[in-house]
Amino acid sequence: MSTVTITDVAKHVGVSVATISRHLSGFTVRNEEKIRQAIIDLNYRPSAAARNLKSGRTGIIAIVVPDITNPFFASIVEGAEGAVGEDRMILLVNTGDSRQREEKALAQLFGRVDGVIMAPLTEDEEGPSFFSQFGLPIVFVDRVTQDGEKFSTALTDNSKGASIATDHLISLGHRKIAMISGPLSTTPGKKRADGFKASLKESGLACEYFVESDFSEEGGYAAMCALLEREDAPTAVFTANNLMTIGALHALRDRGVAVPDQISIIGFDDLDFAQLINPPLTVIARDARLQGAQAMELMIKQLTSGASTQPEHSMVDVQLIERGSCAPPREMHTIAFNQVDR
Amino acid sequence: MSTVTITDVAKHVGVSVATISRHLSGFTVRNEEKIRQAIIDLNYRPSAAARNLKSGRTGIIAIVVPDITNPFFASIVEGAEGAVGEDRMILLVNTGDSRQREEKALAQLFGRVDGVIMAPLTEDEEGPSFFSQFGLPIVFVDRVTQDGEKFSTALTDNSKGASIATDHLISLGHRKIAMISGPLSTTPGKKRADGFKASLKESGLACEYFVESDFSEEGGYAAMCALLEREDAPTAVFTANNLMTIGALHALRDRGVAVPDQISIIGFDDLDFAQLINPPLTVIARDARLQGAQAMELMIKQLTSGASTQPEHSMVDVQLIERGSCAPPREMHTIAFNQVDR
DNA sequence: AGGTTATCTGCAATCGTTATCAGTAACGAT
DNA sequence: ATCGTTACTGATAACGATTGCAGATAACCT
Repeated sequence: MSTVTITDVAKHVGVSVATISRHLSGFTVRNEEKIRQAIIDLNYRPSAAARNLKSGRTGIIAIVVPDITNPFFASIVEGAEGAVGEDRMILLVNTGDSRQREEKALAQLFGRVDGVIMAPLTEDEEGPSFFSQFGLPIVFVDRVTQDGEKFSTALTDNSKGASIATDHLISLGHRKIAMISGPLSTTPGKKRADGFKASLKESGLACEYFVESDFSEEGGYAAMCALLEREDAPTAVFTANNLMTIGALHALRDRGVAVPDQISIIGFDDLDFAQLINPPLTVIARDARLQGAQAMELMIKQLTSGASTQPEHSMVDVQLIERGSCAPPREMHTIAFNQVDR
Repeated sequence: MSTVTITDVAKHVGVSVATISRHLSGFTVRNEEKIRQAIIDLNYRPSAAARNLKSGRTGIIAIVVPDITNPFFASIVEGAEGAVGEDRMILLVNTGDSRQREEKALAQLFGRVDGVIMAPLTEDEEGPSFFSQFGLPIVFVDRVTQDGEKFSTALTDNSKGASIATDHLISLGHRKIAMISGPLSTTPGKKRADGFKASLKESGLACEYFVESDFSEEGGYAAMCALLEREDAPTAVFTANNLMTIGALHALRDRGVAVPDQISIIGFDDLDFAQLINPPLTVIARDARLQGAQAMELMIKQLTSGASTQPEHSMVDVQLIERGSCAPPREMHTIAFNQVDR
């Protein structure tokens, strides 16, 4: 059967369990070869549970994300997975955008894992003290909570990305620029909105087309519809994440609005198929895989160097990728021409 | 600190550890309220490791997939996650298409999890006995191994899906039909190729444009390029999974080949953005989330009803979704017309 | 009050492994 | 022969929780 313990191996070889244990931990012992053979013959596997109990560590790092089907989070997980190393594994928790599941998961995680890499649902989690007294090393990835400063973080330069996107639209001549924003209760939602607003302000434009949505495809669709229904519709839109970009594109397609002729669109986060759609999509891109890897590195650093170390912060850069979904606004063509001509 | 044990709680209340343990397990005990309070005051969390050791179960189910960034596997994981229930969690292992990592992961999993839901890399794993003597309940999802019959499986009707796709192209009048296939060493690779070939044969067509690729975007790209370079190029192509479809589309776009005017394309597995590309993509779709959920249900059934039960098999259905990427072949228009007219 | 259940309690063994500690054997040096 | 050193070994006590057992307490009846 499958319940062969270290004692069985010891008996089989004729030594004490201590010797087997030492062999397993890499010490040199007398009957090396016999032991090796017995382990194979009996098909012995050390009990992870017993080891955990003795050592207090599990060799497992949890990674908690709101939605694994979001390609961005999938890449984060992949990056973290790649950086986890030989002797550790990843426990994935998909909270499905549910606060309840997030809480429950966190409670269950305790004792099962050595640390938690986490993209919290919102910034206002359970009072500021919750994570501080959680008792497990935490690294925040992509998003932080209120008291996020006290923990290591692996973030993106969100406001910079949003500014680049907005400035790009402005430089094309757009004045009526919309943003389909994520929830302002989340880090990327807030920071990207900040960047957008800052860029508008710097160019002396008012923020008149700002819609707060929810980072989902449906939300992006609804927000885009709302924008199109306004009398004085915007000539350009910046969508704050990949899913909402997809939703917005669906809305534009359903309404028969031509991109970029009637409206320009730029999204935050690149899409695998951005070049396949018509026109190819202009985006703000970042290396999500790298970001996931950085989160894992921060976690491992924390685990290996004791809990006493200072929190560290990493930041992946953003980049404008121009494709074809942004163009000067229609009624601006002459103006734009004049400007160039001047 | 965070190392408060059941003993501490017992001392604090003034009862024995047994009483605390019983309270935790739901028995009625005398000092119910005091205990509850002490647990909160001391911030006591039962040690999962100790429980595992005693009970022999961990409450964790592993799910092993080749590539979590593949939206299909992400959906599988999401579906499984949704069906896992209150008292269990998911441990994700991303093998990154590496056999080595797969083996190592499997070895490490032992003792850490109660069961493994697995999409193996290929069908010829480590000799037929490996999984049989693995000692942990296994459910195969999407793919099986040689001795897969002995285990529960949650699969798709791959050959049927491939047949539907092929028949669709044939019924449109195509005669020079290509398939960009997945590795024949994998279950879906083989079954989809079988379905394709069977349909061709049934219609009296020879299988002349068959390319075995690797289920990756790059592979799909290369395969499509190879097909286009042939003197007598096909008029239609069936791509055997989502990633290769994307790759093939990229190739067609780069070469300036018009879809569906110059070539028709149909893919296996729907894509989130299938309607956004031009023309919208015709696909064979299935409910991957359901498939993941079914895998989890089979696993839970196996765990709750003892290992003695017979393996069960579930199968999710496939469905043709016609959009716009398939049309009659150019040189076939008249022939097709004649056929209809006859 | 006494007797009989019905509940609840504490003691101690147990899960499989590792760490500690006190030993034993081998060997060369004295 | 004795000693010191090195290199290994076995018995045993943890780690933190659960559970069978026997004893204690309470509850209930006559």
